[in-house]
Amino acid sequence: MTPRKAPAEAAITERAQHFLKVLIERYIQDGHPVGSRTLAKEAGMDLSPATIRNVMSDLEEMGLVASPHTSAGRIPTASGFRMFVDSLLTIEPLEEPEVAKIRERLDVGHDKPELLESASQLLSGITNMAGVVMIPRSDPAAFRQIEFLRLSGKRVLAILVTSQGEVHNRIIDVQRAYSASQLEQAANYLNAAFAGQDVAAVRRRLMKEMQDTRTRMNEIMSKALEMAGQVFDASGSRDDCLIAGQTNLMGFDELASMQRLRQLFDAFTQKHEILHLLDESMRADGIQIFIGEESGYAPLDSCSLVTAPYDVNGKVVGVLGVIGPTRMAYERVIPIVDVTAKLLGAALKQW
Amino acid sequence: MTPRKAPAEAAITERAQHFLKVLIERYIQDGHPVGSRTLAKEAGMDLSPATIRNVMSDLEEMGLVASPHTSAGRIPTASGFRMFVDSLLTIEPLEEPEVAKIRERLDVGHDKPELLESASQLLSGITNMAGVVMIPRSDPAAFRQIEFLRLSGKRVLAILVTSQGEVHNRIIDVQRAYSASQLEQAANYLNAAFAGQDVAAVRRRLMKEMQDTRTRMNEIMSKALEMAGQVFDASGSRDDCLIAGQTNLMGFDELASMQRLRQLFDAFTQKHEILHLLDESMRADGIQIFIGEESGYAPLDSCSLVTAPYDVNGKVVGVLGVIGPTRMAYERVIPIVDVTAKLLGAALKQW
DNA sequence: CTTGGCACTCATAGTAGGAGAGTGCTAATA
DNA sequence: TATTAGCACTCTCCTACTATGAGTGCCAAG
Repeated sequence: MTPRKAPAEAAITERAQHFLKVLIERYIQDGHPVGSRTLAKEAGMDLSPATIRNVMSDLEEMGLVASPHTSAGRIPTASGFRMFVDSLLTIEPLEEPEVAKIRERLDVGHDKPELLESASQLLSGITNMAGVVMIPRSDPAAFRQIEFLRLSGKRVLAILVTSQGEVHNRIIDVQRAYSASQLEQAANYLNAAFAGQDVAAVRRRLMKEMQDTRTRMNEIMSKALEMAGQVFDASGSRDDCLIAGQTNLMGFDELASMQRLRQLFDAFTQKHEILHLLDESMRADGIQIFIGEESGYAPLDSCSLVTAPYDVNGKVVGVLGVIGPTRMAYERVIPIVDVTAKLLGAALKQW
Repeated sequence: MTPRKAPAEAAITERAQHFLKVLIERYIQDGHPVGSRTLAKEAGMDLSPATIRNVMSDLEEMGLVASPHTSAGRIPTASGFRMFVDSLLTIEPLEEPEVAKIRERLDVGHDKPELLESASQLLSGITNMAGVVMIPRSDPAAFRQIEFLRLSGKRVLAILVTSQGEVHNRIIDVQRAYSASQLEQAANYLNAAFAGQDVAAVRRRLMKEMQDTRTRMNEIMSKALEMAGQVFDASGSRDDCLIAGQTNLMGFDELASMQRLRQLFDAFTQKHEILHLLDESMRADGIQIFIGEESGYAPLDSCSLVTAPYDVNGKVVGVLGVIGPTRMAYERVIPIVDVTAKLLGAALKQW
């Protein structure tokens, strides 16, 4: 669960950990650096600020907290947060009414993409941050049915249905004009011969057969095959994700600089790197958290990303999560992401 | 071309107009209020600042310029800009190399949506503002072909092809299980009977026929019909638009306030109101410009929107445009939008 | 009608001072 | 040895004050 280990350093005392915890909780609450005075009161144990200061000094040496300047309190570093979420955080599962609310808002889906969209909006709405849902990669789908339709002149519309019932279509430019019956013949042939087969297999067999018998339909078939290849390659790798509530992030003043913000939003529209992160966290099983620079992706430097994979019938098909400022209420966000992932998985079963 | 008329007021002298023009040009250049001193130098005519001040006073009275505070120069108001674009602006058409560049970047499109996307990116890239393209509403399309595909149990996948070669598909839940041949039969019937007809006509006729003859396929047909209805209704009214380069707007300091910016970006994700504006400007023929509050839509208060409808074979099918700060280089943006609209229309012919 | 002159108004930048918060260090304490 | 009180010190932040400069409006003279 830890992408990067915290530097080993001198062992950290139980007490120091406790202070770190309290400090972070306080910092998460109101975003200001926390001083020894405040911490002394907050921490419960009856210790003077001076003692706290000593401990803080240790924590700073370990790289878990830092001070913005001499006379501000301490703020947690990324490693500080790391330790916090890894071993200090106590998350209690969501209350049933809350779970119910999520389930309810997820059940309205009329459509697979609609469902995913609503999931990402749900995440963003409930956390007041940005929600992100990666579109499930369908399995290496099998060929099911193909249909050709003559458009104007030498253009043919190919409609391909996969075993999952997804429909893809593409316009094919062909060398010569085919008649409707010729096209039907080609489709019939393909449908009869290859239905239910893996696309790679179809491709192999068709290649061979075309060499052997020089089928009359050569051209159109090879184009169709090409299309099928693209479609399946695409549905395998053309990952995409839905991001919602991005504007929520404009409310946090740690992200208030235009420069940062612009980078962040550019990242959202490009999606590319975000996808990469999501993809990465699909391999892990369970909640993943990227804190600040840990993501290794500059625009997310002062953000954290909490993700959870979601599975349909035991098979992980995608990831969802929440993007917000490093200073986010992890103990709230984590169970929300967790539950949403489970519920989305369940809701996806019907498609 | 003028949504709101400038208040009539006292007639404006030739000279005053000239000053207004120079002032606005200057203001567009560097965004600072323009003082009488600067204007005196810039304007060419040999007049002292004091004279200019008198003129400015008149312009202010007419509501064409305003002063942010006592000792700043003047900035143009929305009405000022209005007069500027309506009668003061001299736009010379784009140079051929520039046109060529646009054409080139538009020609790569592989796909209709891809083409539209590239158009909006083109607009944003070339102007450094936000580009927006409204997706063309297809004509009241005709029915062409339908195909039913049995999925698990009582679910049927209906695939509908319109006369334009668009493919729509939807899963239909039916009351009882139909066999593949039953489905085929239904499809054959529909295809044979209704191909090429307007969907409204199909619906009417089918309704009647179903009452008369109690076709066995009643259920599935009516559902298919329902779907077709939805599809056609949708493609008629489910307008959508593509917005690109939104983050460009973060660079302008007149939009730098988080509040404004957030409103603006929310507007972009909701699209709703933007669409309404675009729709409005589709009715007009030719370039439309909404300046500042003229749009009547708060988030766009300090923005301007320059739009042009684009047509395919003489029929207007959509609108595209650019959104930027009120202080934009209209004389550059207008021809760009104009040309892009023409080229997009041309490029769309092939689909 | 145009112009120079002049008093006036503001935003902006810079400076200075004080308050408040928090620190590190040291020496005393339990 | 761990804790604490005390103290000097360092920052940030806020306020008040003061130019400075740009630009205006108005008036009276050309």
